[in-house]
Amino acid sequence: MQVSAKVDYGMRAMLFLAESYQADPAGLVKGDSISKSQSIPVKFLEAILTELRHAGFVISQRGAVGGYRLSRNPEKISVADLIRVLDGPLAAVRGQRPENVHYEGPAERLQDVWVGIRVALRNVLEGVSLADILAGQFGETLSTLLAAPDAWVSRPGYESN
Amino acid sequence: MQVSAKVDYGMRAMLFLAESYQADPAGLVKGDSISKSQSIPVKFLEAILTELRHAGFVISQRGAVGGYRLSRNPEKISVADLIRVLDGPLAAVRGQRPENVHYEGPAERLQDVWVGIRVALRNVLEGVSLADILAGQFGETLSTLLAAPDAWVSRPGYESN
DNA sequence: CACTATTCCTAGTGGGTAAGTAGAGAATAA
DNA sequence: TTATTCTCTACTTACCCACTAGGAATAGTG
Repeated sequence: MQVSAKVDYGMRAMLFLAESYQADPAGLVKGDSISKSQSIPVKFLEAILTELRHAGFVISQRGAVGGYRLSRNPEKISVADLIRVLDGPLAAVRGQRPENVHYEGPAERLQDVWVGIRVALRNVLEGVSLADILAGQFGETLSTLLAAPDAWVSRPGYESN
Repeated sequence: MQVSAKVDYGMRAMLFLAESYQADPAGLVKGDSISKSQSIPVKFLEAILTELRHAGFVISQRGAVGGYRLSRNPEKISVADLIRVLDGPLAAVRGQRPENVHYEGPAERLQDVWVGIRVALRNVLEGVSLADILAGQFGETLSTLLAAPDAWVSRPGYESN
């Protein structure tokens, strides 16, 4: 259950573009400027933005006044969208989708657990847009989760490795 | 958001042991028998069971009548417990815990999203025990998630890579 | 005791992939 | 024409997952 560097960088780059979009939807932002302000390796960032462009979330322009911008309103781009583009399915078991795994004997219903975590992730990630993150205002699902008393505390005791 | 082979195998092995525990709590199960019935590579399984023993979830005995068994009732072992032992924290961002990452500028509140998915995962995985999976009877949290109309269907459209 | 069956420990190996790099090429505008 | 920026292909590096090998330790059996 790791968020990869690619997704982390991608999210931050998109948030940077989203902020610029809200100031001027047509304005272009240079890769170099994203890279510097968010401390992301330039060439790696370029690769990520190209993937996001292929997926239709980003528009780019080359040349002296070139740069990148969002293809649509930040409200219309969810975290789930971006993770799926950059990392594939939200939840997978040994490379397979949860509904495709099959277990024998006592493990038969284990599949339900994997399907459950997929739904749980969807509920959170499909409901949060770039605009939500910029504003720091989240919908009910995420707000409720963040209100958990120990949301910001790690579980103790198992770092004994 | 991948469930690793290690966790998948580990869960299945533990479910096998749990079933045996419910028949006879003191009965020992041989690694070979788990390996064969669940199609898990023997030596890999041994390594996994050793980790689980170090964490206190499994008890083993060597020798001719040796084998493995659970150290406690299957109701007292959650999926979250096992994932933490075998794979580390439920949610991590580039190897760091969600509460430890820090973002600048427009990405500042991105941290909330990662914390949110950690809570979401906890809510599901800490509430499901080995006994629950054997019985196929889950608590309210997971049951609600599984009742989602499209729980068993993958999201279309983004396999265009 | 010998013998067998099992887990335990140390130490690998191979392949894949994540993360990042390099550099030439193509578009754009002044 | 030239400077600037993105685009594409290829490459590298290093790590880690999944899995394997082989012997040592342990426990029961006759």
